[in-house]
Amino acid sequence: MARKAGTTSQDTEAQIYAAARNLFARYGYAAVSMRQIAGDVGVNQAALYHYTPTKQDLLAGLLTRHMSALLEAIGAEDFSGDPVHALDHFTRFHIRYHIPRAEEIFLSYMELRSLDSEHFAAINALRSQYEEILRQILKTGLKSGAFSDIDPAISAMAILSMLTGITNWYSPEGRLNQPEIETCYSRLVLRSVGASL
Amino acid sequence: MARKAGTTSQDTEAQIYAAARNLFARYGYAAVSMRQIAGDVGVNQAALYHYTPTKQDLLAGLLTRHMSALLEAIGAEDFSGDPVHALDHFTRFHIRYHIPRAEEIFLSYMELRSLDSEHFAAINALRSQYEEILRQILKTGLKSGAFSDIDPAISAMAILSMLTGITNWYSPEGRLNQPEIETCYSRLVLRSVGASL
DNA sequence: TTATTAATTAAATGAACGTTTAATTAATTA
DNA sequence: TAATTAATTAAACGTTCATTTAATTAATAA
Repeated sequence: MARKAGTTSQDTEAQIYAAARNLFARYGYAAVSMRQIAGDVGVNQAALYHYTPTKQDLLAGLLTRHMSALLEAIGAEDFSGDPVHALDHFTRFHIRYHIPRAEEIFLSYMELRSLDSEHFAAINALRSQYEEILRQILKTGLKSGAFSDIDPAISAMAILSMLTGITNWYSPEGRLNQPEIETCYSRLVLRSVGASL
Repeated sequence: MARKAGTTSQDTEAQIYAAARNLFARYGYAAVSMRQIAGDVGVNQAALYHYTPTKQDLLAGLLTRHMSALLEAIGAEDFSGDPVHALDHFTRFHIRYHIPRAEEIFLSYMELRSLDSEHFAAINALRSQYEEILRQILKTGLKSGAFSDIDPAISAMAILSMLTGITNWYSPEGRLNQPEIETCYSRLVLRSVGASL
C-alpha cells in the first residue's frame, strides 16, 4: 500500500498531532497506545513513525508547540504601561488564550512527568519565560505603589494557578460566558494584589 | 512460599497503598505496573490481589481514603463565626493539610480520569462536599457585607485552584517556610474577595 | 515518460502487562 | 498439639504494547 490519494503529508501530520493531543488529554500519555492514535487518524500504526521517531517525541513535540505558540502570542501583547492595566490585560489574555485550549493545558500540567529529563528541561524553560512576564508586571506594580504587600514570586504562582484552574470547570454551556468570567477573575486578581479599583 | 515471618496483613496493606500512592503520583496510574508496586513493597505481584481485586480498585481506594480523611479533618474545624476569620481559617487549614500530602493531591486531580464512571462519581461527590464548605463561607460573608462583588461559586473555584496549586512548587527547602506561605496566601485570598484587612 | 522519492502498509518481534491458578506455609484457633 | 485459615509464591495465560522490517505505490522531479 502507499500514500493516500489526494492527501498531503502536512494534513496527516496535523491530524496525528490533533489526535494525540486529544487522546493524551483524555486518558493520559501512558494509557494511550500508538495504535489508538493511528486508529483515530485512520492510518496504520507504522505510519506514525514517519512523523515521530518515538511516542515520547510525539508528546514532547505537542508540549513544545503549545508553549512556543503561547510565548509567541503573549509576545505580541504590550504590558509596559500602567501596572493595574497590565495585570488586567494579562489576566484577560491568559483566560482568552487558555479556555479554547483546555486539552493542551491539561497536558502540559499533567504530562510533564512523562517526559525524559532533556525534554522536561526544555519545556520547563519555556514555562518559566511565561511566568516571568507576570512576575515583572507584579514587581513593577509593587515598586510604583500600584500593588501592595505582595511577594511577587508567590503571587505570580498563585495567580497562574487560579487562572489556569478555570480549564478544570469551564463549560461553554455554563452560567457565565467568557467575558463575564474574565471580568470576575480580573477583579479577584487585581484585588488580591492590593490594587485599588 | 507463605506469609512472611513476623509481619501482619495490616503492615503489608499499608505498604501497598503507600507504594501505589507514591508510584502513581510520580509516573501516573497507567504508567505503573502491578509488578512495580509489588517490587517496591517486596512481595510477589500476586500478593497484591489479596488486598485489591483489581488495579482500578487500588486507585479508587487511594482516592476515597484521601477524600474521606480530608472531609473528616475539615469536619473537626469550626467555620461558623466571622466570615473573614472563617476564610482565613479555611485558607490556613487547606494549606496545612495539603502541603504534606502533595502526592495525594496530585493523584486526586490527575487520575480522576483513570477511574471508571462509578468510582469517578463517588470521588467527585466527596470533592463537592469539600468545595461546598468554602462556598458557604463566601455566601455568608457576601450577605453580611464582609465580602463584596463576588460570585461565590466562581470565587470558591478560584481560591481552591490557587491554594491547591501550592503543591506544584512548594519545597521544604524553599525561600519561605510554611507559616509565611500561609500568611502570604491568606492575604491574597482575603483581599481577592474584598475583605477589608 | 521515466526515475526517484516520500508516504504508507501488513506482518512480525520481543517485551511487558493485568490477572489467575494451584501449591505452600506461617499464624491462629480449637 | 492438630486442624484451619490467611498470606504468600512460582508459574503461566492471553493480550497488548512500542517499534522494526520489507514491500508497495502515489506524487514529484528529471
